[in-house]
Amino acid sequence: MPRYNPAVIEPKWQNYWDEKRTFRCPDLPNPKGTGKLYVLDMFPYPSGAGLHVGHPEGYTATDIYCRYWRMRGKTVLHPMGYDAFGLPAEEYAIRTNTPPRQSTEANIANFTRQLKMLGFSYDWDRSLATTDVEYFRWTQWIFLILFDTWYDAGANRGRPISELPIPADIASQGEHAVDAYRDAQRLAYQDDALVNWCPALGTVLANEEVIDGRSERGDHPVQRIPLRQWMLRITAYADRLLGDLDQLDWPVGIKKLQADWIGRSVGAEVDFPVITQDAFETWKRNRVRSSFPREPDAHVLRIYTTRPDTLYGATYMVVAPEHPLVQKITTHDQANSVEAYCKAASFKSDRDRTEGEKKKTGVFTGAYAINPVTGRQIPIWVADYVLISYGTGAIMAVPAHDIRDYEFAKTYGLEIIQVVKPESATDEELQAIERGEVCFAGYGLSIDSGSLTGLSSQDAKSRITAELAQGGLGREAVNYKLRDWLFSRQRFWGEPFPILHELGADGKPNGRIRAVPVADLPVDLPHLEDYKPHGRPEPPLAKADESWLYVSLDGKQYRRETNTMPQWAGSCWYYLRFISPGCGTAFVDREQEAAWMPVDLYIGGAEHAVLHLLYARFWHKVLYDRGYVSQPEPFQKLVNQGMILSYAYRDQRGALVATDRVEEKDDNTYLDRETGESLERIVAKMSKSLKNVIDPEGVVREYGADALRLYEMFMGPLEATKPWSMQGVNGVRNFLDRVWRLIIDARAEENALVDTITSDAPTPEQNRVIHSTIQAVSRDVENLSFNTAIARMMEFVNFFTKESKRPKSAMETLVLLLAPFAPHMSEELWHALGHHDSLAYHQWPVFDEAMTKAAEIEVPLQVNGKLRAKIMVPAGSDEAALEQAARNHDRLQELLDGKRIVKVIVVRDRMVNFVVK
RNA sequence: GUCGCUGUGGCGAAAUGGCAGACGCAUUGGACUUAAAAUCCAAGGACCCUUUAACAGGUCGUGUGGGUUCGACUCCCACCAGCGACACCA
Repeated sequence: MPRYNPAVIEPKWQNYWDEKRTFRCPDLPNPKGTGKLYVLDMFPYPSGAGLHVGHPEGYTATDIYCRYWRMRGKTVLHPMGYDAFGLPAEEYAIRTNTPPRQSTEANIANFTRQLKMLGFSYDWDRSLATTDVEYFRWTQWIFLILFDTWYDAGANRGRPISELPIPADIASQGEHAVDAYRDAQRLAYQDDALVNWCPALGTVLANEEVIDGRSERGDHPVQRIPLRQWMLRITAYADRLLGDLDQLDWPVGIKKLQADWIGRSVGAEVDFPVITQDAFETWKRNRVRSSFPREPDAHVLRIYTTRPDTLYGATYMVVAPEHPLVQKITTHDQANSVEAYCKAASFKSDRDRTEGEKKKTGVFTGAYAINPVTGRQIPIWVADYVLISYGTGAIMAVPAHDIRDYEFAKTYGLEIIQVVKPESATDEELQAIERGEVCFAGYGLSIDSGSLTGLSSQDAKSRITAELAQGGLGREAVNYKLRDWLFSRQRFWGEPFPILHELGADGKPNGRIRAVPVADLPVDLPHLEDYKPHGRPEPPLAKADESWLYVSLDGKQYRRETNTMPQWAGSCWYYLRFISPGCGTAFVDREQEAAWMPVDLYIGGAEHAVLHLLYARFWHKVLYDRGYVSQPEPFQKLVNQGMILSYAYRDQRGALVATDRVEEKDDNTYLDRETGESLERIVAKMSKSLKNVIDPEGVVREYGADALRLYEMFMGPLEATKPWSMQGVNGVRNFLDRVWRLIIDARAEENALVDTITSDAPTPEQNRVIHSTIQAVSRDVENLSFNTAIARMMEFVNFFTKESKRPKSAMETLVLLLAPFAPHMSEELWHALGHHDSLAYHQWPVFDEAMTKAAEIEVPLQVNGKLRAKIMVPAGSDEAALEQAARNHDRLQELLDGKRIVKVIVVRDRMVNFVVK
């Protein structure tokens, strides 16, 4: 086998690793090694389409990192599995008319085959799928932990529901009242909420899965209907999910996305009485005595604002159409138009509400509230630009200092009163604001605002908040954009909820629920002849056999919960199961969890920036609070690989032309074969219609897995978005061929070394190349800078190709350096160099810093910052010697002649610069 | 609209205050060959000037305009373009 033939050597070494269990990871890190390393890829959905080129990008990066650290003596946990529940798998099953489990298992087998083809060093014995019954047994178990936990806001942590203090008035109402009270406090609770119902998908969706009123998956319209749903109280953890971001080594962009998603704001809640002006003074006096009530009373409109300093400028109120007070306060005259408006709003999807120009609409209720600081009556409007789900569902409108309120006020001719003045602005700008022509939403100085007048906005905020609290009119309040997580789906292909609904004497659920006993887990999916969605909100599991659906327990009759969990459930904790995948007594072995967690490096796409990563952190914190895991955060370091794009071609009208119609000319221009039109080459996402999708399996067949791996790493920085180029693959394949020929005699029958390989010690120059390459490659791998690491190895090969004597030790060093990147070829060459074991655990080459340095260094000489000459000097020459050498240079003397030297800047081993006049 | 990322040869890119363009692709020239492929060696930002056409020299050059600095792809300010995310959260 004289020539490099990946089609032969790659399967050979894959079989070797498989049979020898080369990458099997021990239960606990080896105490004699240099420590543990847990490196995780975001596991894939096993879609029917198989791997695309984006998958091997992140997987190769982690694989290189793992192989490197194994050679550096770390015990490496590097698992792989499948996120196999959920809509994509189910849609695929429906499309191909196969039961979901069957198509899912076929897809998993195909993915496994393709992944093994790429030579990743996973411990395949730890592989799992979220659809494995033994896996989702523990997903259900964790759900029961959520169900069994309430959030103690005082202690700032989740605690067992049995420790929830029961107020005396509840306790006196009996057992049912106590149960209801507990159920309402659980982290997993049921709620009749307005939900995003998607008829086409036959399920409700989380807010995060709805984009512009359409489903993220499939782009179907979504309606808002009220439905009983399971919710997870993620909002209880909002503060910790935000605060703990600080300790994570994540890209700042992702941290910011999460912080914005959580959307913490600090402001004030303020009560506006809806009473006559005569009654106001009495009401206010009562409030001083009673102080701010926990819940607003019937004739009070409670609002949330982040700008309490603008309270004096509140000229009207707005409540959301769904606000409970709407009906109560609307006057007889306005009843018809208010009712019509609210009804229309309820039919509108979010998309309709936000679409287009977003012209604000609303209707006057006929009612008035009293501004508690000015005592003035102001009108109350209903408008759908106020959301029932945020804050109190009602606002005070300050049109002079809020853009939305300003637009609304302009549309309906409402009063605009300026109470904040910009600190620096031109007279013209000030006048425009005064006349109500411009809205000033920034901070400045308070004016015409009673005791606040003259204060900065910040000072005014704290002053008014304190005054409101004193008068019982308001209090400081914190709000989050984050909403509780809508956790149930009306689909077949998901984890069943381990929850039972108690049946009353009439055979119908009586509203009481209980958990399935842990000993009875898992609750497996029933067999259904027809699992397809039917467009009604009733889940398919309701069609299950009675033997599944009805349960008798402790002398009571129950009906199973028929919702299923969303796709995110399984991916919330898979990184824990990888630690002890076979553990039958717990979701993760306690000792092993403590030894391996946290995940040291987590690589995946940025599309999971908020959803998966936030959900997983939330579950992890609950498990942490309940003492089941040892770390408060699961993923210490996170890296997002960039998207791999493809070239696409655009004609003069801007239309995209399929790649098979494009002809490339010698002068780097592109023509449409059919029309002869010249085309512009652009970079775009791969798509079937453009015929520019790259199939990784085809690349492996043509160039080999090592070439694919190497190319994906050589394309550019891991985090960058970059276009695929087949010529680039050819380039790295060429490099691999050069490595092969550097060592193997191409003319021999068997693998024989070229005769230029000697047992001589390297020359000083060769040593410099060897040691500086070890240094650079090691550093680059640790920094995930794989493209430059490969460039350094190319330089090494270019250098030694020209050497007529190639020390065998140098060749061995190269093979070891290359091993993490191109493991199949490296194993083969290692073998040819006379070694009998895998190099996977061979010690990584060590460099000697002294050897990396050249004896003489070329130093640039500058005059006024412009390069004028170069000189050779001994490395490490001191500043005085450098300056003297520069002054002695002929050309420099010419240039400096007759000039006055103002300053000389000398940087050792770097440069000399003369500043002259 | 808001936020984020990116802008460097024909192309992918490197350099995070000190010789811009490492490494690779494509290109060109040479060697080898009857020839081609493969391979090996070499050239290479743009422009200009002088000459003995080899060596050497000069000007400009990292999206645009300004600034800081002896010195800026790199730091600061403003802007433009492309890509991505979010989008009435009071």
